[in-house]
Amino acid sequence: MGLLIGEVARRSGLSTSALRYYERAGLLPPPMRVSKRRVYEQKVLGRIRIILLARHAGFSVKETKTFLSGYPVSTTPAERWRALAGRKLVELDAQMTRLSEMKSILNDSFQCRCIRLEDCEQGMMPPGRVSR
Amino acid sequence: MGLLIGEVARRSGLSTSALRYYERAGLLPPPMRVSKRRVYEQKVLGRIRIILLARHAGFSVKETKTFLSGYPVSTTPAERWRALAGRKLVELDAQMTRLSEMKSILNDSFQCRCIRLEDCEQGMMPPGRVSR
DNA sequence: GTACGAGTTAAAGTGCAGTTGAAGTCAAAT
DNA sequence: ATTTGACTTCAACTGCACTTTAACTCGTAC
Repeated sequence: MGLLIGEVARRSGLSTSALRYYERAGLLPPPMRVSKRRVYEQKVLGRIRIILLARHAGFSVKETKTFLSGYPVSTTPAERWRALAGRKLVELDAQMTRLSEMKSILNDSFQCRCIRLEDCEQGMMPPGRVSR
Repeated sequence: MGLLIGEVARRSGLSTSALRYYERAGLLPPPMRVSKRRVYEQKVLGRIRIILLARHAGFSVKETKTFLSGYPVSTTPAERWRALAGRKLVELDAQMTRLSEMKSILNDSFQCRCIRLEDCEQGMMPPGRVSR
């Protein structure tokens, strides 16, 4: 019934080292051991799904841990998620804006920055000894 | 006429350590020295502008260096920029897509993931010893 | 009985983008 | 003459998210 770490890795798509790392980081509960080996219950896969959900949503490992276990017992998962998701959405929107700006910069530069880059060329390092 | 590193830092918004780091990394040409101190020409500010432009556009330090000095002498700045900008635009679009996905995950989870998070709650670490 | 495969550990390594710290130098002001 | 403040160097450190390595332990198969 229990799953060895390799099997969990295979099924979750995480590497075994990542699974041990997540355990160390407090994202995964230490599973039972059978002759020193980790033996996971099926439901760890559910937890890993949630972890990956959070990671894919842009939460850092630390934030994910906070979400999973860093709240007063009274709060529901939904509340926890809302609390973090709200803030993270703001961050994501900021990042979106930044990305748009980057794209504008790149696109604008296609059209008009070349002159200015030409300017800058004067201040460039002597050509030839490029690597160091 | 020359600017000391502190002045360049103040005017560019970079820290002195970042300026030295950029010099070490090959982004900034080693300035002249007056009694061991870096004395910059005004035009370094133009170069820093370009560097920040590139950094803000999402280029890594290494990519920025490549852009500034990693091309055959024959290529013009415009060509260099186009080559890198084209590839970077593709990357940025990919990142945009990722961000949208993250936002979807965050929003979707508001509506329907709560039940599943509740499920996952069963597999959580014992409440109380939250930090480690 | 030994070889194999899958697991175990702790510690160190990776890559990025700098920052920090200690010890020293220098010109100018007091 | 000494203090001040801004600089210098080099090496080591930070934080993130893992991965890699080396030496070890198991259960099973041959």
